[in-house]
Amino acid sequence: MAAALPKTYDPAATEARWQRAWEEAGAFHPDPAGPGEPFSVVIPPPNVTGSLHMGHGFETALIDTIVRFQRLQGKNVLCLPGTDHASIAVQTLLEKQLKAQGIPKEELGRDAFLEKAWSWKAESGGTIVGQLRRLGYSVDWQRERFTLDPGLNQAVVEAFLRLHDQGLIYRGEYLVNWCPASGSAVSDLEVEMKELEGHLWHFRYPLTDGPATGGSDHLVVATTRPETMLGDTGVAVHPDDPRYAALVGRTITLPLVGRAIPIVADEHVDPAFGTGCVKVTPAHDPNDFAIGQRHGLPLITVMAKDGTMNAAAGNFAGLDRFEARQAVVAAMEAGGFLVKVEPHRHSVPFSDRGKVPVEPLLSTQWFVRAEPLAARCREALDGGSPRFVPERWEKVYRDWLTDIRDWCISRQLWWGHRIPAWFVVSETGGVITEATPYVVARDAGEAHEKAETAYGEGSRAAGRELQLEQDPDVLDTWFSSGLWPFSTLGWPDPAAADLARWYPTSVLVTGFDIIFFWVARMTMLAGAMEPAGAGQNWMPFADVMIHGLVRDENNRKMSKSAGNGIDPLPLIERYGADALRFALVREVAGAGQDIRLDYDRDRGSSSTVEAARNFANKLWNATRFALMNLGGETPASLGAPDPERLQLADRWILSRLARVSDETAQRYGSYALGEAAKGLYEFAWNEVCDWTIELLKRRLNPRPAAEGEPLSPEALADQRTARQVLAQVLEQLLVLLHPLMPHLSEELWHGLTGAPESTFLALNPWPVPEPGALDAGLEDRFAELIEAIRVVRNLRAVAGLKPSQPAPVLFVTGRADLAATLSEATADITTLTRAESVTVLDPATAAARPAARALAAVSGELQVLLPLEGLVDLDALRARLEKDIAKATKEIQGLGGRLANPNFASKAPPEVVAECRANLAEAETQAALARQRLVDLGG
RNA sequence: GCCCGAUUAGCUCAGCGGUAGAGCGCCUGCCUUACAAGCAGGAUGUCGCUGGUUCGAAACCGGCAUCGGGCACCA
Repeated sequence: MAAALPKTYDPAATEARWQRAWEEAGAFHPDPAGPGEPFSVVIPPPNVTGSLHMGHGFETALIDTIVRFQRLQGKNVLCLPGTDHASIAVQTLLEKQLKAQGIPKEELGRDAFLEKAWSWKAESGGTIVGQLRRLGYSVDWQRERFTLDPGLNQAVVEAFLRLHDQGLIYRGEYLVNWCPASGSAVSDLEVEMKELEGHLWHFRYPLTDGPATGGSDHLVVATTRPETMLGDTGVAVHPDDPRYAALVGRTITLPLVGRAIPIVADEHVDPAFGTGCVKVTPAHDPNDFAIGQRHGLPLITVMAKDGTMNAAAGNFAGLDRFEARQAVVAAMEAGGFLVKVEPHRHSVPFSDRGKVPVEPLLSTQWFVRAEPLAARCREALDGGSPRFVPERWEKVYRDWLTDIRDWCISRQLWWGHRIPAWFVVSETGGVITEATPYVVARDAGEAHEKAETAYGEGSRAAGRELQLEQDPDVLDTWFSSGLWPFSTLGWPDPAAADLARWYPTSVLVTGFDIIFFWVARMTMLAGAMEPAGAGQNWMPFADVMIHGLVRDENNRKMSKSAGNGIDPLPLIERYGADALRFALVREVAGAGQDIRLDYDRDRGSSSTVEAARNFANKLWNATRFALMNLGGETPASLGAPDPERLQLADRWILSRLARVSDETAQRYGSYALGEAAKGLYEFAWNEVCDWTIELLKRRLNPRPAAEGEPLSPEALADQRTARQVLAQVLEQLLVLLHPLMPHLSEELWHGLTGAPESTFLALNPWPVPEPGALDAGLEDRFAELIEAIRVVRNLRAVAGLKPSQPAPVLFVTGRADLAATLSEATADITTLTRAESVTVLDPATAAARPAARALAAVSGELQVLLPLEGLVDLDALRARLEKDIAKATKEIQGLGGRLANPNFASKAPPEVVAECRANLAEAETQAALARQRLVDLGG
């Protein structure tokens, strides 16, 4: 760093330079055999669906702050980056692109489609990695992973096999959430309920055998989905409902279809809702499916997988499901079966991705038996593992693991991990049906061996040649993401060094929106795989830090579909990555659910980030000041100051530094990152810049006693002490700030220390405070000095003195210790208040002097006087004293009231009572002194 | 329906049992050779409402209100 630094910090070049230097030096590429306690984080892999928004920037800032801190603590830190293939999201996106070009994906074919997907991945993945680099992420890029990498695919296959062998994966025909838009099954979690204004249609279903004795000849059922009536196979009533008791066991004749279907009694029916009769469509509704199971009702599917009606729908075949709804209603009305239509608000399941209503549809899929896996996780949680931060998210996680439903893991998509199951199609006439036997294997060769063993002989006996076909479907993306903490470390290779060294990981940092999708899936799969070996701790992370979601300027959740994502790059370009990181982390202190970033979309500006940029600039200038005042020396060449030579201000800032260093380490270590950032901001700006640097200026630039004379040995020694203190404080401050502002701190640290380019602050040890540096009593004394200086400055402002105009300052106090502090700091007071002279008197001596016409203020037991003959504005003076009196009076009232309460003295802790008494005495003294000043002035 | 949050200065948020805080914004004065992206000084709040616990409540407990989120859903 050159001596003549520019006045403002320009982050762009600096940040790029250090990112390159770190990476080229392999600074964040740890050796599993390296020293230090292991600390590891796998980053939540962003989807390769385009680019990152501010939410990712936020998460990155959090994770990087944590891992950089741990590195400074001397740990052997691995932070592993990567991206996720996001099966359904990417496929949807690509299909949309193809559709725009008028190419159906079937025409393109699976292989060509996958080729396109891979090139998309290269592009999007590249963009994302570029963005992460630009933030200064201290991850190990040499260990970057993608969920479809061969190694990770091997993990997926292995996991599938093991789960299948344990009976935890099964295949079968069930009602699943079918997304007609993507043409695939989706899991329960990918379904979002939306409240919609719909209708409740009441249909008359005639009894097949005419009216019961004295009863009606029909039942009335109500439905929100008329088109499904074509698949009705029953009508249900509550078993205790007297209105229909006589009808149970009889049948009705389904209008439009003509099928006779039974009336069954089922507890599920709420007799108070509607007519108390429910049409039962087991193939198109989960509740009806359950009723159907209980009563042995047949399943009739009337809809095809693209959401149109199928042949079973008779005349309605070929119609889209929503067209069919209109048509069925019209037909029912025409047939006199429509009783009435009511407006009805109800929840409709929508597909997260497809943005269309999902269709409960009967289909053959693969499932993971979730309960045994969840049980293991609940048990671990009972033992406190993992530990959630903030704690309350633990309940959310636990609730989901309780009453969990099986997980549908097959997707009718192309982009993803192919299901490692081979159907022995020769057993079922060359086609795959629900009944086709299959083998699960690591590859085609193993599949053939297994099939040969199981079916070879039988086949040949039947004169058939064994014929295998791999399941065309892929696995739910979250199945591979669920293995991420160990698949990335080399599992299932038992000899993987990274796995041995860094599994389980230390902390997972993620948003509350994917606790179920991801966190729970990882713990469940890890519990089944035991990646560290049987009997070893399998829980994939010790801690789970859950953060809030970044909202846009209108307080809405950012999402791709809403198009309201804030791109971090323009903000980084404008303010610097460090400023953005600092701003984001500083906002998170409360760990609330929302992170609001104030952002002016039109101007591309943010006052929050701007404030952080200003802070960066402040640090830049503080270091600039140091470089101009250290006489060409470095912290190392200067060495530690001689304790004998330390002045009050020196001992104060060194004590504060030691305290802040401890506090900050404690905060970083417990994920209180926002508090760490706020604490450092205040310490650096207020205590280091506003007070320490201002106080050191005089000593750093000593004036000779007379013009032209050399500096005294005393002045030179003091100058050295001042340099030592400044250098030490600044160097350590940069270390403390490094996790939050890595580039700036690295740059300034090199400037300050002159360290070679190949040495990094990023790999430096956390500062160990000088023993005995902490001194609480001294900090209190110094706080009084600061207050005294403030009072003087305020008085000068009230008097309307020009800042450059010197004026005499007189302190009067009866407290010997305070008088001593003020006397010791006379030179400092002179500098900071432009004092012409500083005099400290005790009240007796002061009383003996002729009453000066002076501006006066009273703070505690300290009177501050500015004798300003001829200049004094008496009104301003009186006003100031009145203000002091009012303040003291208010305090006397409050404290007096408390002390007057006998219960307070008897029940409150003695130290609180004592403090209260002392404060009261002080306030009374203050009020008395101020009144006396008024009298002295003839007021 | 069940479960979580949130409600503090104009704005964004800390504080979680001992006399209300920060940043931004606002007002006054300063280009004081580190920094005008700055310096010094200043103003600003019945801490959502309401009961209770306590010597003492912004903080702890109960109720209410408003906003937000999650889970489950009755056709």
